Amino acid sequence: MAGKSEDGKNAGSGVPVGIPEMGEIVGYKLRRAQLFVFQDFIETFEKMKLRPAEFSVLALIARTPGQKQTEIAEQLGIKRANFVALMDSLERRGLAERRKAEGDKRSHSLHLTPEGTRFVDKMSTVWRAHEERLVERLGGPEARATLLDLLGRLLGEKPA
Amino acid sequence: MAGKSEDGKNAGSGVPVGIPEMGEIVGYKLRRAQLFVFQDFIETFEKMKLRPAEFSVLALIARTPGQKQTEIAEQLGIKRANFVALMDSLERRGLAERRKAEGDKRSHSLHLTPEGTRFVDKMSTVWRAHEERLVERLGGPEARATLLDLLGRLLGEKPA
DNA sequence: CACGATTGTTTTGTTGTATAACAATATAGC
DNA sequence: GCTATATTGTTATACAACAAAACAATCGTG
Repeated sequence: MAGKSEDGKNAGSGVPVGIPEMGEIVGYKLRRAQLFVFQDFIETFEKMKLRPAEFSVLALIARTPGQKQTEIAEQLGIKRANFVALMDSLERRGLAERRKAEGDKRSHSLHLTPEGTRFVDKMSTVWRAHEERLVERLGGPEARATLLDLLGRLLGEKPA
Repeated sequence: MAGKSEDGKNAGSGVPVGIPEMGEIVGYKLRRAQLFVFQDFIETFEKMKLRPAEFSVLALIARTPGQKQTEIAEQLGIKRANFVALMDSLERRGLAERRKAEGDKRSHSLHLTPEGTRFVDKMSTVWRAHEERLVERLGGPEARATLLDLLGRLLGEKPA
C-alpha cells in the first residue's frame, strides 16, 4: 500500500494521527469560550437592552469623557464608519451625547448625559454579577487573573 | 450639588470609581484575543483558502469519518441550515463528500475524498505552525495548557 | 397504516464588519 | 495667504456569520 510512515489509514485505535483534536486548538476553544461568555453577558443585559459594544462605549466615555468619536472607536477596534449608528442609538436613548469640540469644528467630543451617568452606575453593578459568575466557573479570582494575563500575552501587552 | 456619596463627578484622580476598565472585563479581553488569534489563523490559511469553520469541519470528518451532517454541525455549534452551504463548498472543492448513509435514506454520512485526505495532512502541518506562534506569545507550552484549561472551565468541561 | 419526529434543504432576516466615497474642516509646505 | 494633503464624521454598500421558519422525504412508533 501507499502508506507514508505508518500504514494507509492509522494504527489500531482508529484515530488518525497528526489531525488536531478540537479541544487542543487554542483558537477554537477561545471562540467557544468567548461565545459562551457573550451569551451570558447578553442574557444578563437583556432587560437593560444593552449589547456588548454599547456597554464598552459607555464604559469608555464614562471613564474618560470628552474623547473624540474616532478615539473611542479606535480603542475598541470599531471602524469609525460603523461607530456612527452605535453612537446615534446611544444618543437617541438619551444616554450619551456629541458636543462640538472646541478648537476642531470637525470632531465631536463624547459625554454621558445625567441619565447616562445613572445608567452606567446601574450597568456597572449588573456587570459585576456577570463577572462574578465567570469567576465561579473559573474556580476563583486567581484563575481569572491568570486568564486575563494569558489573554493579555496573546494580545501582546507588556508583562507589566 | 447633587452628589451621591462622593462629589458630583469623582474624587481627585479624575477616574470614576465603579466603572470597569476594559482590560478587567473578561468577556472583552476574550473577544479581542479571539479576534487576534483568528486573524493569525486566517492569514496563515489565506493561501489554502481555508476559513476557520471549514478547517474545523474537515478536522472532524478526518478524525471520525461517516458521521451525519447534523452530528458534525452540532459538535461545532453550527445550525444545520447554515451547514449546508459550508458542506456544499467543501464538496465542490473535491475535499469532502456526502454519501447516502445505509439504513437511513434521509441522512448523509460525511467522508473525505482522497484529495481531501492529502489536504487535511497539509492543513494539519500548517496549523501546527500557527499554534506554535501562539505558544511563543503565551510564553511556553505550559501557558498554553493553562489557557486551554481555563477556557475549558468556562465551557463547563469536567476538570478531568 | 397514521402520526409525530428527524434530516437535509431553501428562504429570509438580522447583525457585525469592511470598503469606498463625500463634505467640512484642519494642517503643512511654499 | 494659498494650495495640496490629511483628518473627521458621515452615508452607502457589500459581504459573511448566524438565527428562525417552513418544507419534502424519510423514519420510528403505536
